[in-house]
Amino acid sequence: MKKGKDENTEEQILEAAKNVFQTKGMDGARMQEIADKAGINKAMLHYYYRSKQLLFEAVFKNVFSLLAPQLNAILNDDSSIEEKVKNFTFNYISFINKHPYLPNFIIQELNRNPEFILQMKDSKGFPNLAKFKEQVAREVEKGSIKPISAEQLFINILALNIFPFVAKPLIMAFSNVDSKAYNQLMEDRKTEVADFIINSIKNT
Amino acid sequence: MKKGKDENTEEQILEAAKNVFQTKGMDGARMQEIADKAGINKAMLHYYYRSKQLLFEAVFKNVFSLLAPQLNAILNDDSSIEEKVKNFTFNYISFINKHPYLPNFIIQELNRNPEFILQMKDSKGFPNLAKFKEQVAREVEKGSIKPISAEQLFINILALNIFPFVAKPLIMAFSNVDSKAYNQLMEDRKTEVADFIINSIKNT
DNA sequence: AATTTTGTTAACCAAATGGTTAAACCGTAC
DNA sequence: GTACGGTTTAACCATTTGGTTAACAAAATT
Repeated sequence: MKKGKDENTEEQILEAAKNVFQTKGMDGARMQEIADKAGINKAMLHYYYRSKQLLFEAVFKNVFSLLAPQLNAILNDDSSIEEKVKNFTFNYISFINKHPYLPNFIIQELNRNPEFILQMKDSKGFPNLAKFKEQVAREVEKGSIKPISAEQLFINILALNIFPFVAKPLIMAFSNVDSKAYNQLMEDRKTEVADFIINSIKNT
Repeated sequence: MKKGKDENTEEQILEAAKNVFQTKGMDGARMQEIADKAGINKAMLHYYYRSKQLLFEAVFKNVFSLLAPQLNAILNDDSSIEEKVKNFTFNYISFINKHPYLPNFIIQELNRNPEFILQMKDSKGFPNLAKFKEQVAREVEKGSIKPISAEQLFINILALNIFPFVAKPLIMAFSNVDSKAYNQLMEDRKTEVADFIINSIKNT
């Protein structure tokens, strides 16, 4: 058996599929384009993944598994909330630079088919608020941060970090900046967003 | 001429198209489905709008024209920044309840085709930061708010208000809440978000 | 009333698309 | 070397899809 080549083909398909699905979405993606990008015959896609739907699901799970650890960094780490906010905010931009299409892809496809995330909720490592909730309650009681629900704080952290990338075309148009200036804005946010959040919740 | 029916048909097509395009996106939308929803023959779509692309552009402009005034409320109104933040945050939820698919539609389609917004930038009423920039600079100098660039503040306001709706499936999964609890979270944000922002920027 | 213009439909068309199949290929074991 | 297994391809297929056409209906124009 040419085992080496086997796995290679399957991997090449997944890479090409990630590329195409993330930029075009499920509906906009074409099996032929994926095959071309992978440098193989279209029939191979079906040989390894059966159908477009199953190939898409393989891609989605793979991509989602990149995002989950990022979120767990803020939910399940042991550092203080202030530290978490600083670290997450700082790291997230580098992460996005490596995977620029990821957040929009996840959001777009989950809105197209919201039931899809249910399949993933069971899997180990799926982000979960339980521990974070306790921590927020503790720090609120201790008085180191102002009263806020863990849910709202988590939403705010995600919003301030993720939204600017998802809405890049809008922001560029409204702010009337070019790609370079936009990148500078994002670079500035590495520290500004954390300050913005901490300013808001820290007790003085 | 059956004028009444004319305009009615054209209007019915646009309504049906808004419905289908907003929920399915350009790639996922089907001309036949739009025709069915409008209760007319598929050929009429082409009679009135020539092609799928042109019908889509008509829809996009129409939808975008709903969003623009919302943003101008925060950019070009004469009230103080604090008032603007409170008003915008409070009003935006009601707006979204009326147009639940709007933010995701705009973001999704602009990411699919970022050049598309250029066509719209010229049109009158397109949101513009100029006035808001002056106001922020003035209030910073006056000392009523902490130093922050107008761009970053604007991004933060948009992010905190829009993101929770765009990422609804994600938030529901992570927070492990049902639709009812999610709606309650959003309802709470009507005031919480404004407080969060003002807490962060207000000088004490 | 006759004619022209506009609105509407059913039937049709060509291209694209996801998917299938049968044969060829090729490394390995016998 | 040849038979066997998984791998790969070219050709093919059925369906979907955006778009067109020709004929018809209803107003508007004369």
